[in-house]
Amino acid sequence: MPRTVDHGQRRAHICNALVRTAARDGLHAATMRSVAAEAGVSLRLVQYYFETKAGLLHAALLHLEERSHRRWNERLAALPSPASPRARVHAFVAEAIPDDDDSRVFHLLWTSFAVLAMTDPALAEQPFVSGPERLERQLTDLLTEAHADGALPTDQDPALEATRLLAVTHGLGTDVLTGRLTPQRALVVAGYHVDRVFGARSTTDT
Amino acid sequence: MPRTVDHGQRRAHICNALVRTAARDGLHAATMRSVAAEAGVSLRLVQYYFETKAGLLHAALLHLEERSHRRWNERLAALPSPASPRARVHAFVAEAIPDDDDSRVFHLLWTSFAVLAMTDPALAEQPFVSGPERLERQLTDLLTEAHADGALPTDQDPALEATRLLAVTHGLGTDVLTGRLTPQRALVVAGYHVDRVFGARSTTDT
DNA sequence: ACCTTCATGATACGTCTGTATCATGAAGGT
DNA sequence: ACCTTCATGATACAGACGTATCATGAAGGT
Repeated sequence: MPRTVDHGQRRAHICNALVRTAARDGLHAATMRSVAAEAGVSLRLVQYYFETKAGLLHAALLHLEERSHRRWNERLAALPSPASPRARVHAFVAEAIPDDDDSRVFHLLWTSFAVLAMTDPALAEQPFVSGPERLERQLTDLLTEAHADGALPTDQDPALEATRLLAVTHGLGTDVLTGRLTPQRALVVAGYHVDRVFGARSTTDT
Repeated sequence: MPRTVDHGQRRAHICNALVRTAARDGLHAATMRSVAAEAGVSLRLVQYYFETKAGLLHAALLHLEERSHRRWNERLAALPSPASPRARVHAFVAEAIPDDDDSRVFHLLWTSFAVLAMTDPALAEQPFVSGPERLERQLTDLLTEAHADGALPTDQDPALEATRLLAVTHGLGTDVLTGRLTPQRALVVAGYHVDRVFGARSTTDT
């Protein structure tokens, strides 16, 4: 066999180029050629590794989801070892608010894809349901655990609270990205929300 | 002077065509030609009434915002005459959830524009700040009023609550449009949220 | 040494887009 | 009656886009 390069690595490199381009100029500006230029490769190579543009977008979406998943787990791991459910929930909302460049890019891209998926059912139906749903399940488990610990008032419904948490953080993220809210303000609101879900304040924040 | 048609009416007609097209196939599919076809006019006319495509988008955005504003006021007026603050807040969230075709279109378009505005600061900066901000002010006033009435627990901050309401409804709307939530489920979560903001249940829903 | 297969470059094609240009009805002021 | 101005149609143009085609290095199996 002739020389063989690491396709996975190459694909990741191009996906990152897509992400950078789209973060700068919007997903609509992420063309085959602009992505190739950003990645420093020829147009042909983008075609080679992802047959079609749909394939490229699909791969980029998966790439994005995996990246966010890793980020969220790293953030959890960085917490002081026996972290309370409340602290972990707070870590979640803090991670979800676009305050640094990376999370800003993630939120922008994810929302861009979500908007596309609203009218194009063929576009990667999977990540838009399974991705957030896994998060939602994690949160539900977390809140159920908090129930058992007595950290969460018993009249709060874990499943509803998880959905609500996802909704409020996503909404705040969009407000930040459209410039309606500063990241700081969004964090305040998110913290306020966590305070309302759990009872009175008692924990440190991260 | 020669024959003169009602420009405003004509522009509204074309804007509606844009909205229909974009609602069906996504905002990226709303080209000058497709909008002209949908409106049943020639390409030239779209150019004539809106010099450029940016002009068309700008006008459509304003058109959209005005339409939503009217809808929201009609919904308020339809409430039994001395509506409690809680009922009015509930009416707001019910209106914001995309459960019928019209609100679905509105949410989709608004989010599409919002995504564009995230990377294109020139795109109608106004409506994305002033529009929601007016809503937020209305909600804040409503909640402050509820404070005075004793309908809202005194430890709830009206401004924070208003921001949170906007965020949660917008987040839920996106979840509905991506198919992650049914409108019914989103309404349940929204009602749950209103229940948590105000104290125990006591009012009818609309 | 050669041949097969992988990897990459250069370039061409057809389509769609936004915008510009030229032309021409239609109607009121004078 | 005529001329000016509004309104609209037909069409052309240059560029960008996704995709396809052809060609050619590069390297390991035999």
